[in-house]
Amino acid sequence: MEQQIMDDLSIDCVIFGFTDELKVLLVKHAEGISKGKWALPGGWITYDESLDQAANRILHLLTGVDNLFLEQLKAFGSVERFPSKRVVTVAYYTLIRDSDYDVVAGFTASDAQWFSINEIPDLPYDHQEILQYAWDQLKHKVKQEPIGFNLLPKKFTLLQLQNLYESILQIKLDKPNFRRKMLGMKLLIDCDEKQDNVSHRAAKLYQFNEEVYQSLKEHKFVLDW
Amino acid sequence: MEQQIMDDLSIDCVIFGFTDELKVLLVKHAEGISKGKWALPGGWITYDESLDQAANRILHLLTGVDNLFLEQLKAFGSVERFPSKRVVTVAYYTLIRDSDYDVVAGFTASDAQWFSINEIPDLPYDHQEILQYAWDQLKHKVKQEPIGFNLLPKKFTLLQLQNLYESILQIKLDKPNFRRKMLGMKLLIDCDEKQDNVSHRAAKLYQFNEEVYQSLKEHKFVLDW
DNA sequence: AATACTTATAGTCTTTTTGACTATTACTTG
DNA sequence: CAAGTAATAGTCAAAAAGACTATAAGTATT
Repeated sequence: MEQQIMDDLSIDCVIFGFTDELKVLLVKHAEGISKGKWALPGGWITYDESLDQAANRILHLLTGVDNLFLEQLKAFGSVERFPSKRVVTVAYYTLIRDSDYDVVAGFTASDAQWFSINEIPDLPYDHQEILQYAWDQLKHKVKQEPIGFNLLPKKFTLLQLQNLYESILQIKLDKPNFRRKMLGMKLLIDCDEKQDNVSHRAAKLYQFNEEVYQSLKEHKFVLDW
Repeated sequence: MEQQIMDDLSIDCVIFGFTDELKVLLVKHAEGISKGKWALPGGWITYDESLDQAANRILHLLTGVDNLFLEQLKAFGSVERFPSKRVVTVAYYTLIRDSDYDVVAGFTASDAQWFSINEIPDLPYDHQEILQYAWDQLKHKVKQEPIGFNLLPKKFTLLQLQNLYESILQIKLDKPNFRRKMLGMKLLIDCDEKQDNVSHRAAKLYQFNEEVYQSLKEHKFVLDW
């Protein structure tokens, strides 16, 4: 049972992953004009689904990754962005803890893999532009609201959190100042536990204060790095 | 000579205007399902134009307002947003000095008018949602980069600039603190002139330092109101 | 001409927030 | 037990924010 597609409107997804470094999820096309090339997971919208639904469905079909909160990035619609015909694409993006997901290529993808943000292959169409736009957006977003809830283990150290910021923003932060700032906004709860199995002084473990986290998402949270 | 349209993809424009208060430009539909209703200026994209071009063309046809820098807002694509068939719309927005433009209804619009942001009539489809989203976006943007260049007279007073912010953000600001902040970032050049024809102490006139203005657009500019 | 209004502009004071550091502490491993 | 590594505490000065008060410079009114 195939749904009817809007054949001039597509979806592309920029899925950022983080564990130790920032990555992007790409799929290898099994068919079509760009067969054999790595590209952003994308596909056609059907008439009976919203854009948000389409993004999730397509991502799931191609990569096995499901149930994400995908945020709309932008519609890309220059006339020549797609070679064979006029196609406008609506791009989505999100950031997840990649180790939480099993990636399984499917549908029109012969493979699906995470790529380090610094080792992205040549991408077809305007996917390079979309990716860059998404990364800029991610950087911006990260300064406007707290992140980390679904990106770090339940209990984590301040350095892990700092590494997260440093990976995304690609900057170096001062450790004492970072901890002062983070602790200052009451976002973290001291777990009264320490790291285990580390070959140096064990750091305290913290977890997010979910209430503060949510309220900071809506109210003031500004990092001016 | 009519171009072929993508009949499932439309554009809608949220044009904010400011002189003494914040306004929105609406058009009255002369035909179609929503005939006689006020709505956001919008229309269909043709196959030979980019989204950005389409937005400007449509706005010009309907309202006579031309040559704006329209910023893409978001694609709205829920299945039932448009009654008769599936239509995804890409919304654009901008903020202009409304007194600089002549509004002339045309094309499928029988009328075009500015409406105070606080006196918006009932809008069809999801236009109310789009407008609200655009206003939220505008508020956000205004805190991230300087505004006023094309919104105020060449020479203006600090109170005029403050009123601009207060109108958009719908908040009240402290006068001395506002002037300290603004003067502190070297954004304004003292014109060594005063207001004329006012029935109270005349305020100094300032103009923007174009270089600083541009550099603040790209670098740090944070208002935490 | 004196006074009452307005609005502009200058300045004060206290509290927070940065940024750039230094110092010390705790733990692991050779 | 010393060396290495990272965690954590703390200092200090500069900058910024917030909440005000005070004064100045005009107009409009009595």
